[in-house]
Amino acid sequence: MASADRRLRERAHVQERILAAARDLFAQHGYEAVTLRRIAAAIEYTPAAIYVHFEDKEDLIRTLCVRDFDELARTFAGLAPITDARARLERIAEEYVRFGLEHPNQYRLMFMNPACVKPDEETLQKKGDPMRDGYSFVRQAFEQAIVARKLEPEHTDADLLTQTYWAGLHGLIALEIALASDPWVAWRDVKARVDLLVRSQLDAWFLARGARRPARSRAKRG
Amino acid sequence: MASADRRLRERAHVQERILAAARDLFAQHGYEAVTLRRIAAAIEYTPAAIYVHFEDKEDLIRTLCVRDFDELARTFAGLAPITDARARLERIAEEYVRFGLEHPNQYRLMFMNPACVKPDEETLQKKGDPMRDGYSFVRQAFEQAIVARKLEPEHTDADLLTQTYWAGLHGLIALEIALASDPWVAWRDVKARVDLLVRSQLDAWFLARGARRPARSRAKRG
DNA sequence: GAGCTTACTGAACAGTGTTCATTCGTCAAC
DNA sequence: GTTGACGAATGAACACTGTTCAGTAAGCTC
Repeated sequence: MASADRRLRERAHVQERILAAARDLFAQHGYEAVTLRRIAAAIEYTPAAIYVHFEDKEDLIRTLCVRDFDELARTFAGLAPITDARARLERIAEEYVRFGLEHPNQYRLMFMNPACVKPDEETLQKKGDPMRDGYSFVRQAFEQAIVARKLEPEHTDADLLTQTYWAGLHGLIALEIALASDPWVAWRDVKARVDLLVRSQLDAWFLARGARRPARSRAKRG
Repeated sequence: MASADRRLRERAHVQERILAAARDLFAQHGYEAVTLRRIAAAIEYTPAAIYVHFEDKEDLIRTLCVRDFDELARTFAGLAPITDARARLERIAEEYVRFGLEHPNQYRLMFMNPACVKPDEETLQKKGDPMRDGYSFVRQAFEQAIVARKLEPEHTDADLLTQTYWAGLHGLIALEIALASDPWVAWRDVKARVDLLVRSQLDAWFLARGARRPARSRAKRG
């Protein structure tokens, strides 16, 4: 029984090595370009060995994606102490964009691929919990702003706001990932684009605080 | 020499049949899922025959993409008669979203794929001409709004505005294509999302015309 | 007719994800 | 200590992919 534990540990260890190699190669060359034989070679195994631990190639990204979603949710959860809804939403944007640009290939699999993740039981339990589900965290910020009457009165649907806010950020990242190197467009700095986008949306939704027109501050906390 | 013409016509005809079959299958099942053997079978040829007319599989989408970009540019060009910049930008959004949702697989190849198109000589000539280059058309609308002093004075960069406007729309479409069927999110109606996004951005950028706060009209031309 | 060009074929190539019978080492029970 | 079962890993295959290439056959020019 002690040995059974060890076996389990060893099995988990091999799985981790496979996942680590896969993550590394996927991040470097993209999912399609990476071959199972290459992953196997990286950890000095035979391709067939991977099938002892995973269902198929897609199972690898599925597992990796679940972890990435968790990481993103944890990053957001770290912003929970920010009490002001608008400030929190600004930081959410910042972190989300950072995540996307730092891990373009993971981002691709998470959000630019249809049905990357079919959630299992464990994952499903996280849904709706702001501290473990990124979408919920953003939604909660809008919800809070709504009940605190900080938004223009016509904005009452937290989901609609969340999805629209998300769409803008996603578009920015997705275009950057897919077309940043496209010489057709004279791309402006990503930071400038994020800044304009976030300010535009939040300015349009949040009540102008005092000023007839909100005095768009240039300053921004790092 | 008359026969040479006919041969050229016949060659073009075969190319068109290949492209038509490819477009059909790509649109139906997606690029990756469609096999050259399947395209060949659809027009009752051998796979190798395709290589007589096209360099490789990618050449097929490249050709199709160029045409799609042209179609999109023509669609935009049809909006040129709309003199009011803001109204034109609203219609641009509408047409762009329609295009993306009606042809998700083409959209995918055009905008969610890195370096789908390496423009040839002929394509490069269109760049910068609003009537033949979609990006330029949008940019021109913002440029016009700027010189007509219809925007808040801090917005002076037509490219930055174009790219941010585009990002929002792209994000909407891309999320819809990739995750519409994802049960994780309680998706709101696409129309509602587009409407909110477009109004938010344009309201934030355009000067409020008279009213202290713009009276966001619910009505919208179909 | 001879010679040339051209579209097209059939068969192969290397490489992909995946499967499966077989091997091998470890462990539990007798 | 031997036996039997189990599970991890292998090597060889499978069907399939995009792609190549020698060969064929038809149509053109001379």
